[in-house]
Amino acid sequence: MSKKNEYVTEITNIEDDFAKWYTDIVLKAELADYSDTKGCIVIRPYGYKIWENIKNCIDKELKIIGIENTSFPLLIPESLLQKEKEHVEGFAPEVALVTEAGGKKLAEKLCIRPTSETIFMSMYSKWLKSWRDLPFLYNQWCNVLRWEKETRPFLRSREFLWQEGHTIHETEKEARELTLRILDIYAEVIENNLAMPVIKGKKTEIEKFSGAQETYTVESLMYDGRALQSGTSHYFGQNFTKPFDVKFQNRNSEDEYAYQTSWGTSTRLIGGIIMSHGDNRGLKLPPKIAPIQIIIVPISMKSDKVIEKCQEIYDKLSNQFRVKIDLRDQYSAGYKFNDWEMRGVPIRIELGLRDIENNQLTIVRRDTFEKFNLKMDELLKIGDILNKIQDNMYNTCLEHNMKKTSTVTTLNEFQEKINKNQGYIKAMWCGNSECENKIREITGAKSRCIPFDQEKISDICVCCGKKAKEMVIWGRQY
RNA sequence: CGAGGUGUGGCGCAGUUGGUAGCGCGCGUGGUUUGGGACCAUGAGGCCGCAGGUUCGAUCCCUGUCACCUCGACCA
Repeated sequence: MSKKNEYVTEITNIEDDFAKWYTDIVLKAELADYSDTKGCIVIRPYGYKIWENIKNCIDKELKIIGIENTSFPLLIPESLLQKEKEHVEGFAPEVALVTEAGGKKLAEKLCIRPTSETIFMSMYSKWLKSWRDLPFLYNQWCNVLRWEKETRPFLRSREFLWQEGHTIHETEKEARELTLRILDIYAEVIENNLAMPVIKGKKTEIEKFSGAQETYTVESLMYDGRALQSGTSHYFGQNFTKPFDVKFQNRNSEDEYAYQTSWGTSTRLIGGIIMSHGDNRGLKLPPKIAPIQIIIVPISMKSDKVIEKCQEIYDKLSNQFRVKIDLRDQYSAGYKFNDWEMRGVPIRIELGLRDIENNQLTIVRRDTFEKFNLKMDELLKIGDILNKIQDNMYNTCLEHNMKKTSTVTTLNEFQEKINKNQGYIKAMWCGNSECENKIREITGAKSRCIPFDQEKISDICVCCGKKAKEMVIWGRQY
């Protein structure tokens, strides 16, 4: 028995080597695999279903506020990308260019989109005439390419899937409101569906998106204490609409440049789920986005009675839940228990002759490993259990985040906490970029955001000691 | 791109002081099993990351290169 426990999991221990643990899960749970193209992963069906579920949650919310989906080209003429100065400078190092096609050199090189602000603005300038046309509220679900040097599945790959929304508005006020409305949607979806607590806030000058006036972010904290930027929403003002000539005749019959926003979330969220919830048994998926919410494991594949009963339960559950019966006959029940736990399925139903005799099911929760019986006629209570798991996962994560959050007033304290992987560091800041850079140099931590929920920790900047402007959350990041 | 590490069946590893390879897991087949990773029998699968060089002969030595991992710098 004790011998078996030694290889109860083939996954690296989460405390020993978090990075290895992470890739073990990605590969063994069959979420993704490395491809022949460096930095580009294959998202396997199980992983892709998670993405589809996330996508559905976000897409539904976007549609409620009137966002429409569209599809823009993968290739962007180089000249277009260069129209906004800060934007080019930010993205140039990681843009891939198509220089040749059909056996001939191209007259103008084509960029493979790293993001699509430029081509959206170019089209918007064509389509926009009057204030009556506004707003344009478009989004696309697509892939983008950024030539990263270091890559990790889901967290940083060269090609990744995301949604990018691009809107233009008649007034600054309306655009600013939309920027924040989107941030709220991201926060709600990530908290309610992915069970990951987030901190909403604004990026500092240094951290904001190339070309934006303001960048807002939802930050989440991973199990190992590193932060993950889980979604961003940008307000551009007229930074792009001027160079791209996106103008309209306003209500006073004057020419005016439109006010722009853009915002995105990516498959990086899958990495976030893994690193927020996973444990030594493997992946742990929040019920709301789990591809399989309930796995039915028949005990004794030889008994027709058992198989029939499993099928009966499946039929009762499958119109309300995502259910699967594991009918593989080459594996023992014990193997299947471990296998589905590793794959993160929230609820397991075990069903054997013993259960049939007692007219009951055996239920096991992935989050707590709690094992209990449910009478056959209470079957639909399983919905409540899924909800409990969802809530428990969120609360567990929130508790962990609080444990991993420190408040500091000196750089020494700051550095000490960072060295211990202490997650979020709250500290006062004077608002000066020099201090921000200095903090990064000394501690290795970057500013995550200036949170909307401010706390006054002290009167002075943690770095320079001058008057503090606001509280900033700092941390190491993915 | 800086520092370090690793490349040998699908995975994890041995190994050959230079004579073209072995183990465990997994996989196929047949059978017995199935309430926490079952067992027996039998079988398939590798130009030893790639390219040069040295050598009668290279998986092993030399040079280069590529990929992957970790830590930094950069980004979603």
